[in-house]
Amino acid sequence: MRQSAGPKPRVKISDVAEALGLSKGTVSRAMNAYPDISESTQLRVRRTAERMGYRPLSHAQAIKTGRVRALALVLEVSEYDGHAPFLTTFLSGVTEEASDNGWTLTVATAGAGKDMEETLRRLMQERKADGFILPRTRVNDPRVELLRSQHVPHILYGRTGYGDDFAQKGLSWYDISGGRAMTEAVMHLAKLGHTRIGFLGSRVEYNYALLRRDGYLNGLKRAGLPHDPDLEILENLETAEAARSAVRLLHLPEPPTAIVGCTDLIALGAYQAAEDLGLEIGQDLSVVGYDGIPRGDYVKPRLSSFHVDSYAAGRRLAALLIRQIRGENPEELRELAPATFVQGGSDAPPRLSSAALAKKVAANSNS
Amino acid sequence: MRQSAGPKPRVKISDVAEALGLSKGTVSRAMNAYPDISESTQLRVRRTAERMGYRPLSHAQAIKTGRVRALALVLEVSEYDGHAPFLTTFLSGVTEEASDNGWTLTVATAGAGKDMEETLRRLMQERKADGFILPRTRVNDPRVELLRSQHVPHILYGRTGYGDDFAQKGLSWYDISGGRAMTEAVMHLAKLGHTRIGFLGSRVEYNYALLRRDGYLNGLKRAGLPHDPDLEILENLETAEAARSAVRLLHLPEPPTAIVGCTDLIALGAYQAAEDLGLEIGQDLSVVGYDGIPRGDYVKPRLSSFHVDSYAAGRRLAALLIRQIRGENPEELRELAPATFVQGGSDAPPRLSSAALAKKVAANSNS
DNA sequence: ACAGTTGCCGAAACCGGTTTCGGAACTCAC
DNA sequence: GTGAGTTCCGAAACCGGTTTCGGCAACTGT
Repeated sequence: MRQSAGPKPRVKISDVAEALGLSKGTVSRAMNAYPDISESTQLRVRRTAERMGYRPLSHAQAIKTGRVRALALVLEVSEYDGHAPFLTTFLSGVTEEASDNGWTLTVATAGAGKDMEETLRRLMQERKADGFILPRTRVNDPRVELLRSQHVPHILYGRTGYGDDFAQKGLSWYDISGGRAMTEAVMHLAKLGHTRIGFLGSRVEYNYALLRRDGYLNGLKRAGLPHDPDLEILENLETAEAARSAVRLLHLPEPPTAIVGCTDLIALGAYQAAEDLGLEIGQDLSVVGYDGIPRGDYVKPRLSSFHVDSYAAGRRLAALLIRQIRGENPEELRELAPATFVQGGSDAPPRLSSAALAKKVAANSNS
Repeated sequence: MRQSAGPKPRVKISDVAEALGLSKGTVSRAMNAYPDISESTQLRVRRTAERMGYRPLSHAQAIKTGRVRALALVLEVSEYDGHAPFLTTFLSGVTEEASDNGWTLTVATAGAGKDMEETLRRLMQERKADGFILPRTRVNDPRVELLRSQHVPHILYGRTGYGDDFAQKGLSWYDISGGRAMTEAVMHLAKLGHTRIGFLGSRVEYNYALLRRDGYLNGLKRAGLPHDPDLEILENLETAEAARSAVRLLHLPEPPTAIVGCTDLIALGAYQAAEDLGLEIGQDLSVVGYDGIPRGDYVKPRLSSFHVDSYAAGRRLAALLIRQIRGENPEELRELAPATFVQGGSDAPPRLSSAALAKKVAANSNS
């Protein structure tokens, strides 16, 4: 029987009102803690609502309040998505924080550019969410312009406008200081005895790439090392490309004995280069990465890297965004968290001098 | 000025009605293709609605229709989540298909057990979605019971009730035939000359684990090989555990010269075992996996594996679920897709006989 | 020419909540 | 005992859509 009976009948606000002998308006105000409802009534209402299993329909509330109690996350999908490994934990963070506040998360995906704009527009127009989380911020981010122009609350995972304070005006963000991590990486390697420390950066289109490069420069300065432009190659995207860049660095007359990678994927490019050139990671060449991706734990030796707490990032982003939606000043909703260094086996005192390394590279390349 | 101005004023249905000199009821029926509105009027309404940028508020519609035009995906988060690598592409599939139909996706995460039940309940009660996608089905899946008892539409990514047709009654699902893949794997290895083919299964709590094990048995039968219970070890969870299992298999008096892994992570356990025992993958030991995870491409030799099209899976699941919500018979909304074998370097004719392999293992173990 | 259909649309109720407004009952001071 | 406040709640409007119902005009058949 009851083939297409559909879901069970819900208990609605009028049911609660009737059960209590109150008007539904009163019940509503009691549930929302209006001051003109007595303490005792509020308690009474909440208790029976709880007992009857009443939960307001968020979309029924939304029609009047304009709030759907939902956050939106629009993921940019590209062929190679370096964020994939963290996605689950990141989502956990966001959804758990949202859930704790009685909110939910709607997720969408979009390619870059026009597609992204359309997707955002659609979600905004249908008001599927009260605010947006924007990951992977660019130096010049059209998503921010769009949301800002429509006055829709939003928060960035990462900063934008690269150092331009004006660009950050009125913006909320949560970021992990990749710059500081890069500085620490350089100082750490310098302390181990390295004097020629290379840097493999990633696409400067992304804001983090520039901040981390600044961090590298800052590290050199604090370690008292000169900045040799030959030792840095930016604009890397993924491992294979980074591998070619690393080969170029190692073919220099005075090659680096240590390489700092802007991301783990890039750092693993150095692994590949080392293998191609017959070098031993952690001995002939030290490498430090950033992100803490799982694959870094499965290479030999383990990649020393700065780990990012994606779960915490998700939680904080959701929490800050909700506060913004509730009316707090966006500019005061900013947080900068550190990444934590996790020692692997890829960094050590240099076994060879730069000159000796150059010879080894040359020898292995001829064969 | 305009500090907390909020989003721009939306164009609502009454605006469209007014612009056309029609009543809003008529506009609504025209937008929803009611037959009692003339073709010409329908066109006129749609065009001006389009021109004015009118898009109905899904939650305003929901209040009357009960449909929010949203799908829900509740991810089960465990310490080790094997699905993580595919999540982005899977999400792309789901959201793109949903988006093409004017739907959206709300995502939640939950641990197993009580937490999962609570999360599902909450989403159902608040009616945040019209239907649910359930990934990672178990043989005995409490989520299915829950949703079924509440008569909420849902579709499984994978099957449940392991072979029990009754358990599948009234259920929609999309699955990829891991069983068939395992059969093919065994037959492929047998054709290469292997006669001792081991199987590393995963937790039989999950439905796919049993189906794949059936596929393994079926492969043996079709290849005319005897089933030796010693050659299979089930209940593996992740790589380290699978590695120990593989070591056990290789220490048998007549060890397998080839191992089929129920998942790539498990197959990679065989890699680890081979390394520990001084064996060469693809020479001393052939390995075939299933999933097509990225890490399989970064080991040497590349892991031969059956690749799963997560994007397509996401799309189909969303499409089927939407059809179910629209009233189609759940039992007719089922699809079984094949995985495609991608040749790596981990499978080859056996270099050693089982006996010779046993000797090599023994020799290397003593050292 | 007239009754019976049919095609097409307006009016109004409705969905499940929120919010405004006003008034009854109760205090308190004088 | 009366007027001015308070406290607390009910009544009703409202949010932006959907759906039911009924009626007008045009068409049909005889």
